[in-house]
Amino acid sequence: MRELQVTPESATKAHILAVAIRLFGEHSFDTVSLRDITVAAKVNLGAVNYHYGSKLNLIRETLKSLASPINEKRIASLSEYGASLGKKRGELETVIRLLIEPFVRAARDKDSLSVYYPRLLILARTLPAKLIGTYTSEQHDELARRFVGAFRRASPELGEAEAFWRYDFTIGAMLNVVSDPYRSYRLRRLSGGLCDTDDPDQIIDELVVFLAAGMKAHAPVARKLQKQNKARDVSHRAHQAG
Amino acid sequence: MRELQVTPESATKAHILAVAIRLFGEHSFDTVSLRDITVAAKVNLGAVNYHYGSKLNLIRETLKSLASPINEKRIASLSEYGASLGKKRGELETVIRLLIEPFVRAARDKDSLSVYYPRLLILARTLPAKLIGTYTSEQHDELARRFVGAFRRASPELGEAEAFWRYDFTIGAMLNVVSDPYRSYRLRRLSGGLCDTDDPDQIIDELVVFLAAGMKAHAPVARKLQKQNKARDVSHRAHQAG
DNA sequence: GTCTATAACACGATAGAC
DNA sequence: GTCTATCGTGTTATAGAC
Repeated sequence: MRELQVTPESATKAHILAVAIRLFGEHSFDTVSLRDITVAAKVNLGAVNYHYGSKLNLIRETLKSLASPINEKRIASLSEYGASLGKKRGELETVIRLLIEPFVRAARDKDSLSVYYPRLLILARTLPAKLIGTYTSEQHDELARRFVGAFRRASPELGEAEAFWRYDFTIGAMLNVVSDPYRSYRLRRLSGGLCDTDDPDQIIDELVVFLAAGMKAHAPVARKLQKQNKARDVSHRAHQAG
Repeated sequence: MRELQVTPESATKAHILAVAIRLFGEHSFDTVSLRDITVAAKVNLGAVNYHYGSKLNLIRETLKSLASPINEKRIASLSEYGASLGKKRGELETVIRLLIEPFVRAARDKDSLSVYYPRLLILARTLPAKLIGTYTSEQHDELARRFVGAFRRASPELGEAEAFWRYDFTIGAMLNVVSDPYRSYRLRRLSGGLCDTDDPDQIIDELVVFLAAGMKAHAPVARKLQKQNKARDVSHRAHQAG
């Protein structure tokens, strides 16, 4: 495994982080103790508190170190794409690809610790926000706003509410397909090998086609309007009958 | 809150299960101790081990009690729909609705403990399969096979691999939109209130339109074929050049 | 069936020698 | 910076009185 890029600091510090990512990713935050980490990393128990202060802070650092490069790439490539467009609308498929590609490739890069990111992200989202801090959610809010804007630019008939709903669906579909519990190969097993969930190209192609079609769908008839109409029909009929 | 339906057995046993679901759902399996549960349920500590044997078994029972009614409803309504069709293909939108509606309604029924199901399901999927048992995954495999079949019946141009991919995307989108960390209202906040994530009707309508469009999309050009063609083009050009 | 007491153990964090 | 020893707390599970 490639080690993470680190400032000079300490080799021990970086090593602890790498082992923590692996163990947290293979199990979960609560089931992995600092003892498990220090034993696996072959450092002493005190080191983790010396370098990271607390277990909670170590958890935060693992998330940050995995999320940042992916999200920075997404934002940078979207900015670049937006600037290159000039007055053109842009292509929906391209925008979707800029959102999902860095994530899916990171999740399937077997030589990198980033394979553990989807699982850790899901785990982190199950923890109370007060514990895990606001860093991740703030970064994702920013991401959502930018990409929702780009979706609507590429697809002007897309309403604002629809764009938000569908951004959420997009994240869910992407997260679900790459977050197979470690080596369970849920989808691959289920499909009799038809779906190769190890191949990022295949995942990305399947996602882009599916999501772009969903994004382009006509908005559902507003439910409130339906209810109002139904109510009016009823009172109308009642009025006629009376 | 409505209590769960239980066989005579014991009121204490059912009460423990209800409190366990609520606490596990609001926090997580690891952070909630048996003490927390027995204190909140106002029963003594021994009772939980007496009735459920172990914490792990209690966790399994919470999942079973939430998953079963939803999945049984899905299977029953799909069978019924299939039988009613005779030789007709069926409508894709209807099949999607039969899959997502029981889940989304359960997840948004504020008078029922089933509101905690999405969160518990996500938590359960992060646990090693050996721990949590095969019950949930077997039930979901069965569900997947049936609905993938129904998707393809309603949409004969849908390939088998595509149907499996898109079933997985469907589950992900559905799970993500209803699994807002407890009361964080991620999507609602982000959209400035445009998306009402409390309203099951709105969620279902948005999902059905999005997912049906995705399901109907043309399959992506097979990646392997692309690679082969690219390779052939290169060798072709090389041959011509040579 | 219910409750109390406790066994047996793991945890995070820290103090202090080196 | 590194390591060891240990403190204080919380855990599951169980044994046994009622």
